[in-house]
Amino acid sequence: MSTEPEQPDFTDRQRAVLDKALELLVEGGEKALTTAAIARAAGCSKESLYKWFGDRDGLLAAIVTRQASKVIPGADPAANMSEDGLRAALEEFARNLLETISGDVSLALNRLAIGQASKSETGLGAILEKSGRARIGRQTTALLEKGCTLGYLHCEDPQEAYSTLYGLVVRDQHIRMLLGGTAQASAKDLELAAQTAVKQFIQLYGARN
Amino acid sequence: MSTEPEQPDFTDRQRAVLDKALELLVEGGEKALTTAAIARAAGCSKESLYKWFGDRDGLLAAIVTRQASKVIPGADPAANMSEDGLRAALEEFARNLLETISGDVSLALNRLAIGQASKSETGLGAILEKSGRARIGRQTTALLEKGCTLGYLHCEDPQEAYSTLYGLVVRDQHIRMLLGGTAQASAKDLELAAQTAVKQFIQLYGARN
DNA sequence: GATTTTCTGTACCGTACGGTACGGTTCGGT
DNA sequence: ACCGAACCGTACCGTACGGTACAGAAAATC
Repeated sequence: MSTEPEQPDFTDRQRAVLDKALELLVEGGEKALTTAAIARAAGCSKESLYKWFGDRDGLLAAIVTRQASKVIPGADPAANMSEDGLRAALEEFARNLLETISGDVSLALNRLAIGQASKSETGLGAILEKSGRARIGRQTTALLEKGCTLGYLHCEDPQEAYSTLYGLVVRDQHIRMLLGGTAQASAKDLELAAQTAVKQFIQLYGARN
Repeated sequence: MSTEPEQPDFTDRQRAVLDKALELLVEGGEKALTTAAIARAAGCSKESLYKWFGDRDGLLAAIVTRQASKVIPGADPAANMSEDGLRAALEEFARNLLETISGDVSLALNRLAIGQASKSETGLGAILEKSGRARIGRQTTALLEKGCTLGYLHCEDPQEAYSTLYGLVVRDQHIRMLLGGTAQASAKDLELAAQTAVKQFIQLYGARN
């Protein structure tokens, strides 16, 4: 974990292949993600797949890693922000989080990683976990710290506070969607859920109290 | 969904077979759950498996259904309870919930259902969902309503309140464990997490405010 | 333009698994 | 004692998939 031995950089061609494979995964689950199907869909040969990614597990890892590298940096926490600015930033975080986890791609990747979790130490879960945290967790934790130092929030442990915020936002929606139950509600409900979660979070960690 | 066409009651023998199969699933993931392996472990023939459960999907559904039928009723919400009694009940719920979702069996079943979610409308997810709600959700919602009518809680929608409580208790622990990252922390931490969650919940929904 | 590398397409191999068939055995009913 | 149902163990079949081999095309290098 110290030296980053792998070079997660691929050729343009290889990236295109991985994107095609992800497409297949999204619309057919892991069962549909056979090497033959990928080769056919991506217009390459199976031999090239094995040459580039080693074996099927390596291919899966490459798909996840590739997607994990697509993290968009997102807005920096403004140097000086108002209390309403903080609230707005938190609500945007909540909206982004809900949108992300309810997206087809996210669901497919999480299902894949969870399916592989019991066997084969390729550590897809770890990759997803890390990229997820990197995508939103880290910078939101920073946002919370900022809110603390500015006196808007009152939290002893930003990690803990972030975890609480996550729980208030996501509730049991993620597992519900992973299980295939409900297609995420409308954008209207999503907005409402985000506002409610942030209101509750501020009620818990707001400076007043 | 109206007439319950299936009879989820099995022979003692069949139940024993399903338990053995569940054992295999827990310690090897879905990959290890082949019909041959089940027959060998349970000391029955493949032909009997197919005779009893139809096909492999039916077998999986039977495993999940069987486990779902093992719900233990749990304590009734006492007719008249003190405010501390309510808090204690909520903490017990939180502890139970955390223990359950971090158990090997729960993780294995959830992984199985999530893996099947993208294909084959056997609806394992729906079964798990329903049994999970039945196990704790429903009666805890009743508990919350009781708390409302007794004036200890102040909530407009018990369902909403339950959902919030769930989020505060579980946070991102469930997805983390499903992804294979962390073995759930010690019983000490679990107790602490439960207390924290309930404290926060009461802070949000307590009558004072 | 010749040579070497990289790629595609297809064919192939071994294996593992879902599902079925069948002979032999146990066991309850009469 | 006989019969039939249920069942075990094993063998078997078809197929699907991971992985490899190979022949020819494309592209790159000189």
